[in-house]
Amino acid sequence: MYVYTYICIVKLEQAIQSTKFKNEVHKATLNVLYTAWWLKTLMSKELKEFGLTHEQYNVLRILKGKHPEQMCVKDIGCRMIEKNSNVPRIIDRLELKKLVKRNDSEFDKRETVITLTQSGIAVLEATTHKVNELMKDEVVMNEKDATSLNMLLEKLRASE
Amino acid sequence: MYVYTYICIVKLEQAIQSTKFKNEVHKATLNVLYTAWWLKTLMSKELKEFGLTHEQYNVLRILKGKHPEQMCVKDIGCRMIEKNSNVPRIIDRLELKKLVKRNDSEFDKRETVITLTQSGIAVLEATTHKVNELMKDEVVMNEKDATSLNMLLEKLRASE
DNA sequence: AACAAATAGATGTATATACACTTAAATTAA
DNA sequence: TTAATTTAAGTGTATATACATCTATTTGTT
Repeated sequence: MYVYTYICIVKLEQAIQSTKFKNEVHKATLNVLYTAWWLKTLMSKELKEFGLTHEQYNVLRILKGKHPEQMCVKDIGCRMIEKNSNVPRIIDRLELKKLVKRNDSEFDKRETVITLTQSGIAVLEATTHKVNELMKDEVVMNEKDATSLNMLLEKLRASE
Repeated sequence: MYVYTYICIVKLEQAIQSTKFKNEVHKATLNVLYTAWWLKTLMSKELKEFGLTHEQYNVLRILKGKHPEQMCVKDIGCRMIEKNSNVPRIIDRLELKKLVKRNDSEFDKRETVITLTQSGIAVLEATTHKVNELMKDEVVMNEKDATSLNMLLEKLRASE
């Protein structure tokens, strides 16, 4: 009996139906953009089950990092992956769903401080569990390769 | 006389002010998402000068790839980096700016075929020139590293 | 040929991004 | 201490994403 193992690496060429890259660096930039889209889409599929968007989930995770401490809107913004996210509006949706709570800051009256609710913690934990399972299945990568990838990405952004 | 060369690699930890990564693979996924945002933001700065968004530019480049052939909306969509892009609406804005032209397909009346206008070609060429210059300055990466990066990203998406 | 299913594009809605602007409060300078 | 500047959050607008639905064709099946 023979067992055939097909290891199908989907190349960027197939994904965006193009073969005209100026050079490997050009291809790499498109590859990063495409992979980011791929990751977001993958995660969103799981998040949708919990009525969360990718960005709402990101805010919840940031709040969890400091919980039970409160965080002001600005500090949440600084930790967002996409720096132009409009945090007050993402908070709006989370507050409507009773996953976070807004309070005026006593320390600085310009600030609004945000806390996770019990419900927010519960939803976040359940979601994180499912997302981690998904990632384990779909993102097939060993620690050594991941370390190389991290190094290369940080090298690419060297001019930052 | 001493010359100090500071090579500052901005780590993800600084960018999103977090050090709590489950493992290198987890960090790599966040790193891909952050780098994609970084690249988009960088490019958008240049594109804004030409009144184009990242996605509008992407559509123009795709059309250029086949020019002077026409392309239908669906074929443009297949080549987009972000597959959920709403191509008809991106075409709407490009059409308003007279950079592309819509025509009914003779071959299949359900299809709309799109062509670059002379103005579209001119704008695209000027933009591409500026964007390439910018990339050369900001994305500091040699071909060998870029090849490794491409390999790793495709490995990461292996389950696709 | 007639009808069912599939496909292409357009359109509607909720959410997000990108960015400018407003308001209130805090900080700094005169 | 008042006035100017800066900062935090919220709000407005255009564009985009994600996804569902609608309409007009085309294709496939009987």
